[in-house]
Amino acid sequence: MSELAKAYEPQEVEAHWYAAWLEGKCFEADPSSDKPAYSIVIPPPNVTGILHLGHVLNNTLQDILARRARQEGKEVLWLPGTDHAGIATQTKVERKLRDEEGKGRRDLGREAFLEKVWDFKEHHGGIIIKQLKRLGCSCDWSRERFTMDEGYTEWVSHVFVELFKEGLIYRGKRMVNWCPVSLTALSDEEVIMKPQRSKLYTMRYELVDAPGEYVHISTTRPETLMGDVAVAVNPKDPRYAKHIGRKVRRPFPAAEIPIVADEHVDIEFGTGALKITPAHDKADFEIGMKNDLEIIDVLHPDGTIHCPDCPDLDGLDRFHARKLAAKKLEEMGLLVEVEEYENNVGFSERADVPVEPRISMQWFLKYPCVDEAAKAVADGDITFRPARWAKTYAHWLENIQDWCISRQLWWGHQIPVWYRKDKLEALKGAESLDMSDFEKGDIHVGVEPPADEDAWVRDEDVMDTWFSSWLWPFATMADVGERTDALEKFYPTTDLVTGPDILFFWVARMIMAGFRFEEKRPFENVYFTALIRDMKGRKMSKSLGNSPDPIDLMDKYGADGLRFGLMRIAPVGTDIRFDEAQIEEGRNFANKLYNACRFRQMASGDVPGEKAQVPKEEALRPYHVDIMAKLDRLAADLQGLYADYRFGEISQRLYEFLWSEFCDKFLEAVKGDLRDDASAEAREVTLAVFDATMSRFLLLLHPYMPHVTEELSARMGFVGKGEFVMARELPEAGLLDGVDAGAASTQAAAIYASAGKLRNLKAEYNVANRRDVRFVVKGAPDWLADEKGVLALLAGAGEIEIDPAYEAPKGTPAALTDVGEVAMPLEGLIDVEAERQRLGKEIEKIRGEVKKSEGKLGNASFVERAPAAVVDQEKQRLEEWREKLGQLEEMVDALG
RNA sequence: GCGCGAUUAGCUCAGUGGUAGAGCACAUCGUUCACACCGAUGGGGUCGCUGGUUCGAACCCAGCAUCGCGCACCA
Repeated sequence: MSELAKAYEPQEVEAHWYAAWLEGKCFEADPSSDKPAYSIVIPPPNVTGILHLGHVLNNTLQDILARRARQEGKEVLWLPGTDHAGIATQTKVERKLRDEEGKGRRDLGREAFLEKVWDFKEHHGGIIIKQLKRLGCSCDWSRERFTMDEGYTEWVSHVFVELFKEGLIYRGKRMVNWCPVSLTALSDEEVIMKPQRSKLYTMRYELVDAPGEYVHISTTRPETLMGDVAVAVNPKDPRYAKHIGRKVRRPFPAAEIPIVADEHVDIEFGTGALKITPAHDKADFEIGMKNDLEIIDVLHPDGTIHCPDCPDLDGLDRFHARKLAAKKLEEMGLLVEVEEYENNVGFSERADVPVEPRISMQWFLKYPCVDEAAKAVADGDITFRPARWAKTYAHWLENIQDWCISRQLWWGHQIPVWYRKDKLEALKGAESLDMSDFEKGDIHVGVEPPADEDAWVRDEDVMDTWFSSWLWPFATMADVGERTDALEKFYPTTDLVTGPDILFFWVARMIMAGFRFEEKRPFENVYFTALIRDMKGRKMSKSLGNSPDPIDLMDKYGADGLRFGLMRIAPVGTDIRFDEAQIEEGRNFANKLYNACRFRQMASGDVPGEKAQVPKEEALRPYHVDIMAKLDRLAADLQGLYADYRFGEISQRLYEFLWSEFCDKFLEAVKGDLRDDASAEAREVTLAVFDATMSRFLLLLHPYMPHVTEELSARMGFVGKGEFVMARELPEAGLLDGVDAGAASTQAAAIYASAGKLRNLKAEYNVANRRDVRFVVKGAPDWLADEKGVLALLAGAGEIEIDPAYEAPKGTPAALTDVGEVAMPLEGLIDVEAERQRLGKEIEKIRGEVKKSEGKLGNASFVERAPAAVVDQEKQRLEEWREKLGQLEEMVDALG
């Protein structure tokens, strides 16, 4: 610690140490190590994404776990990487292409477009990784993976083929969620229900056999009525019993459609009659199947109307068509009523537009190992924290639906399926191929293309991004069929840190894949992070602009400050309300730490070196023993807190130790030992205690604030040149093992508490800033004689006098402290009346306590039924209050 | 509709049966002092509401309210 800036400047220090750690290969995991393994796989961020606060929270937690595990003597692998993020990335590149070249992806063709995406990935792919490094993440970058690496891609194909052979993957025409903007199918998980203000239209269809008679039908989607093939009523509905089997007129295009009966129809809702549009509603589709109804698709994939028979609607956007269809109905006298109505509409997660239920040919997966996956969490083989997520998980698994894994995109893992060209031509497209064609040998499913590849055409679709992510814990460690050392050593992984929002998308699926392909759970513990909200409780989002850029925060407060600040506000299990002031606290904490070390350095002038030993017990003063005892307790408590993943509490304890205990109490108490006029011996002992305590505290703090702890450890000489604090293991022994700290700690506590009382007394008499105040102590314990200098220092007094026979002048202010009754004789400042009032207030307060306590002990039920220890404690408490009361009353008498 | 959380000082949060806490913010005072990214002192809470259990409830139970989340859904 040579040149001493007054304030800690994190920027350069952080960059320096990160580079040094990389240089020293501190993050690299050694699979051949004898140490027990600890591993985490990173939730791979979107390769072209940029860091947001959620990432910061998530990765700070992982870094803390990884660094702590290293300190605990584990061989740590924190495996990093990125995700190709199919829709998100493709959408970005398409937008760029449109903006810059005015072209769509089809104008370029598949190959040229994919080249563009790879190009984009090369340019933007490194950003988030750089940002994670800035944060201090101790990932093993030599093992960084990308979900579209060659080996990883092989895994995805291999898994597809395996599951296909097992009969779990099938191709079929089903009703899927269709995104009209991204032009692809989506899984159920990618659809978000949102309440919408819409209109409920009630219209009437005329009965064919009874002109002038109508059936009233309610709908929110009049634009699909061209696809109506029936009207359904509940068979139990007496109003419509006579209608079943008759026909009504569909207004446009004109057609006669039957009235069918179906239990699904809710008698209570609307008019009790439901229009059936099998092509555009899941429930309608099922009713259509049951009643063998025609399917009329009246929408193009992009959400525009496809209905050549209605030229005025054909080609219109679905929302415009809705209004126009209603208008047409009105003109035809068929619109009965329009009401305001709130309903839930499914939105595409990515494109944020209403999804369209649509029938199309897709690939589906019947999930493997569902029971095993459910059991693993139910039995505690995999632990969820907070535990309540286990219920959500179980519920999802119980109601699990087949997973639509095909996406009509280009960026991703192409489905490893080939169709015979001639067959395809005969059928005019793959849409008509079904599973029976596989039996006939017209479909090839394999990791490798068929031998006579030219005679085949590959399926154009790619797989859902999550179909690669679910293999992440093992596919990152070994290629298909390989048994690498890393896989043997580090799989199953230890902890997974992720957000509860991807419980279904990712966590649940990884568990199933882990059991299916590695026969083992993929991880032991899942820690679900909180969701970060803004001060108003709103979710952080780009569109709201309420999401601070973590890089800006690191520029302002340092990576350590950001990490620590965020950890301090991270509660267990609930959302975080983000407040920048908290991050500022993190920076202030780093500065406080820095200045504590700077003080030691200025006071001593020398470099302590790492051999700093705890001095012999005889040489220690109460403050020395006390601070080391507190450090030992902190170290022990942290162990339990880490075991329970109480990250917020750990940061609180670290903060409190350094600030309140070390700086405010210990350092202030021993300042006298470091002054020029202090004895060499006192100075030496105090410096040794400082070093022993601080060097170990830095070790404990390191996982939370890796950079500043590394910097200070080096500057103070706590680690040798070329060594790293991050590579150092936590010592098993405490600083004070074998020393009974009880008496010393009690004395120190008495001094600290008494000093507070005396400062308080000074403040009450407006002499807080006078340093020449004299205090006289009556009834002092013997040991006080040795420590009165410290008491004077802490209380800001000129002198502390011990005088058992002291008779204070009448009206002298005095306080009752843990070291006896202390008077503050101050000529000219004594106001007898004010002092009497002050003491009177205190007496009132204590009388209240006595009364309360007496009442409690007078309660027979309490004495009989409460545990003896509690009753004894209460008796003792009452005793103490009474004693204090007596002393205070004497003090009032002494006022005269 | 079903389920899950949350509700404690102005703010962010601890506190799971035995005297209501911390940090910030606020007020007053203070820089020859390691740190004003600081120090000292102080004010501030019927622990969302109503019942119940208990000698004793912020804590356990029931109901309600408000906010948030998840699942399902009636067009």
